[in-house]
Amino acid sequence: MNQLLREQILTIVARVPKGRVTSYGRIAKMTDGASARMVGAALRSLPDGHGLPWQRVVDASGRIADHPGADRQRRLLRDEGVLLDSRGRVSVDYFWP
DNA sequence: TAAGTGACGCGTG
DNA sequence: GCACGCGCCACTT
Repeated sequence: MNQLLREQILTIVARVPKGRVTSYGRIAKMTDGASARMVGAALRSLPDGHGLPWQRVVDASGRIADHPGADRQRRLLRDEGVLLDSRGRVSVDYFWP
């Protein structure tokens, strides 16, 4: 993984306000050439205790991406006030920016 | 070296 | 809304 892009990705994730979410694709567009998949790859490789609000990253339609930590992600979002609908989706109103 | 594999996005039907 | 195909690109086999 390109080190510069990885740094940009993590920096952007760190800026997402509590109680808001953003998407892989939006983060990718804010970087200098990363793709949505690369954003996912960067988050996947994060070690435990990194402190980044990785749970605030969802897919373009507000769904929690299918990954090993999805359950934990849903709980963390709920705990910080992000409500999920009956189908486990975040309303577009929560999207940041 | 080639082929498979994703924490995705988007256009089509 | 759902299923498919394709682009994306670093990493693994």
